[in-house]
Amino acid sequence: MATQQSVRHVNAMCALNVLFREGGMSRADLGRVLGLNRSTTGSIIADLMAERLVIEHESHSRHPGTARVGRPGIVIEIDPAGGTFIGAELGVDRLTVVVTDMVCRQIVHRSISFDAAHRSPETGVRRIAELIRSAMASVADRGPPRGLCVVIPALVKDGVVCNALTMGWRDVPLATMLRQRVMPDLPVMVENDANALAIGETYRGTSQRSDVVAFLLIENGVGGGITVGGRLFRGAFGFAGEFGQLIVGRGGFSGGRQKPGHLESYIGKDALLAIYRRKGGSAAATLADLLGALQRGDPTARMAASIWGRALARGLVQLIAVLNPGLIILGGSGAVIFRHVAAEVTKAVHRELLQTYPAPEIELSTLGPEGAAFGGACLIHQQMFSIDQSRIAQDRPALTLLRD
Amino acid sequence: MATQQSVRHVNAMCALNVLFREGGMSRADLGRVLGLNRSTTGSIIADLMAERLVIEHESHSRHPGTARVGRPGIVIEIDPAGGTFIGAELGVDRLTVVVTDMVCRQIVHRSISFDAAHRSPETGVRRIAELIRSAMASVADRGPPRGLCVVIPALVKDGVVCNALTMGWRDVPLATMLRQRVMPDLPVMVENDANALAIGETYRGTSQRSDVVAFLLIENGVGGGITVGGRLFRGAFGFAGEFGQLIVGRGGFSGGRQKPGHLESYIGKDALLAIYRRKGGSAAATLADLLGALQRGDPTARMAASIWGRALARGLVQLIAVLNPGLIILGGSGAVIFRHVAAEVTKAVHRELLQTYPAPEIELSTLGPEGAAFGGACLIHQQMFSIDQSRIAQDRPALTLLRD
DNA sequence: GGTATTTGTGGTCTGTCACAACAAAAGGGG
DNA sequence: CCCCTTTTGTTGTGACAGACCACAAATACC
Repeated sequence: MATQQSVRHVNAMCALNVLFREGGMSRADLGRVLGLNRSTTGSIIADLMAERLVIEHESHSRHPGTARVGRPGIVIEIDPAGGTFIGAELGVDRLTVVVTDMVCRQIVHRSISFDAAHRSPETGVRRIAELIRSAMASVADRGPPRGLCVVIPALVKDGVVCNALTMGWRDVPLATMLRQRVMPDLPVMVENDANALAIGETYRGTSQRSDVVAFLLIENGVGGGITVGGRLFRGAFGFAGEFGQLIVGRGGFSGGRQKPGHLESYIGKDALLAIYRRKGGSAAATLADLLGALQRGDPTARMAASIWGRALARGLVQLIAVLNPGLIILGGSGAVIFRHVAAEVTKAVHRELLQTYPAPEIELSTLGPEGAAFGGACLIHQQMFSIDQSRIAQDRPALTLLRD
Repeated sequence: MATQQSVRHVNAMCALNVLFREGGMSRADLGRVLGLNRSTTGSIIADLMAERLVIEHESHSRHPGTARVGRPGIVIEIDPAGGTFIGAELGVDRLTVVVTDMVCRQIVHRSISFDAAHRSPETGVRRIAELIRSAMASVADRGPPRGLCVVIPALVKDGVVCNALTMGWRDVPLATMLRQRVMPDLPVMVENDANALAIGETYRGTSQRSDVVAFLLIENGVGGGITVGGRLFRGAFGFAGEFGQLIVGRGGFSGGRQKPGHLESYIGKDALLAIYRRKGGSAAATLADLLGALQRGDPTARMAASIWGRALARGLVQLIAVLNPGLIILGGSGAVIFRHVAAEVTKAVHRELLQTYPAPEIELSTLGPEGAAFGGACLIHQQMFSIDQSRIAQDRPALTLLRD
């Protein structure tokens, strides 16, 4: 059910979002953007200031270019020191923690190596909790921590790691374990790494460019995430966007670890190097070696990249036919090859689609190696800055049951 | 921006939905379901009655089983004669019109043959407008028409038919043409046939069973629709769910009309019969012949169905990996074969997915040949019974642009 | 310095929901 | 049959939030 409080909640969240997107502005400007009265806007701002979410900008000097006649307004902005968001990645070979401030700028980044495959979940939780506590201590002056999101390369549901293939963990209640070890009342969530990266990308502005964005994460395994209107699309059970399972052929290159035919056994990092070796590349070649060879114009490397690109294109066509995204972002350490075959891949994708079908743009991710942890922090940020649907209409069961 | 009127709108729509789903009930019961006060509920009902959307049930006699102590309530229900919804299908070989009442029961169904491929769009519009007007006239006592949705097997965007491959129409502004010919102020929308069928299925209760449902339409071509929370998922450009474009191999069976490798050239009706012929079936065999042979246990027919099923399974795996639906509905005249290979298909799908990955249920559509037109009517109904997001927060651009 | 313009704030009005009170309409027990 | 209990629908009052108006304050422009 909706009440007057729902109205206030919606308008407060809209105000926060406008301030986050547009930066600081006066109450009057904000009111105009929101379509609300000046006095109402003032009341909303008073509430938000009480929650330490926004603050009056100290210096009244505004930019010279924006000089206007009349009494100048007091610039209101998101309080950068109003709190912090913590993202942590429990990766296959390292632990990473990123802390962002209220406007989602990264203010701390720590990373240590950690061999998850040969360690117990308990050890992992202990080590990452230590890292989180130390990072939090170093930014205590930036306001209270507002939430923690732990990101892991695994199928995740309701805070429980169902199946982390790459590290052999199953049914680990990560959220509960971390809640106890970090801070009693801190909201904790657990998320799949590709999903977190997808959200991290939306905070780079991708969702401004297209309503539906697909993110493809290429490491040894291949995962993915889908955002719709800047929010994660999770599917019926929370596992949408598992692009590694797309079928692109009958075999693959990555030995026995992955299912034959699956996209990840064609374009994962292992697979890429296997292609290179099969075409005559050195048996000890690394990804860096292959990249170097590509830059030199080495024909063997080019051929390997071409084969990789063809498989990628086949996978992309599948997800395009289903989702019709406006933008596809490629991320993960295996994605760099795309730079060398972008034209071929784009062409192959167009060839397979119907003539009038709108093909998406395909781009490389701009997030660094700490992108997943950053995306985790963004997820908490998004939650805090979003309209809580349960405060508007608790049950929204899509009506639509036909009676006889 | 949200105002008090937004609150009323949300609560009024919630009330309508509860009445639609649960049938009639007293104001007091409705208030309990909605979590609203009795007096508030009464006020909302008064508004809805003024709009002719709901009505007090005439007979005060309630069902004997539901007898309760205390003053009996007056049963409030959706007014069945409060208006009609019109769905029309402009198919390849026939025109169909379905009119439903306020609770989405089909009250009229008319169909005439029409060879769209050899007729101009103008003729098609004229003929279907006649059919619509005559159907409307026959149900004038059921209340005013509330909207019209025309459904067509084509890529549709903003009321314009971009590309109707099967009838050779391109860039036809169908909505505008119909608005002029049917009724001046009637809301008119145009929708893809598979999308309409998907919504028709949600009105059979599918969205109650799973939040994400994929609908696969199998005629000569193969299309599809996706519903999320009972509403259509359209993708960035409105063309999501074009499952016919999924790649499942390198060739196909359906001659040159469709792209090689695409799902529709493997499992479309033409393709199915081509498989049957190639395996030794009669050159003149129809779908009915093949079905008969299957029922007799004819091994040639079984083999053809098996091949068809394998291609279908490959396509389903693709969309499952992307969407993670909880339910897949197969519809269209080509879908009937599924009944004979259901077990094989399910098994093949499970084999290709990761072990812990939740596979969806796969079922046949229960909608008849007028299903698409019915779905069109449901779309209008859904629009009328839905919360209008623009009345809560006009701009919801997913916040999320990271400033530097 | 005076005027025009804009801002922030306080007061009042209106729409919506919550709550309390009450008459009306039923069942149940004596 | 009468009275008590329970439930319903309606009405009146208060709380909350946004709209509108008025006013002091602060600036630009002449």
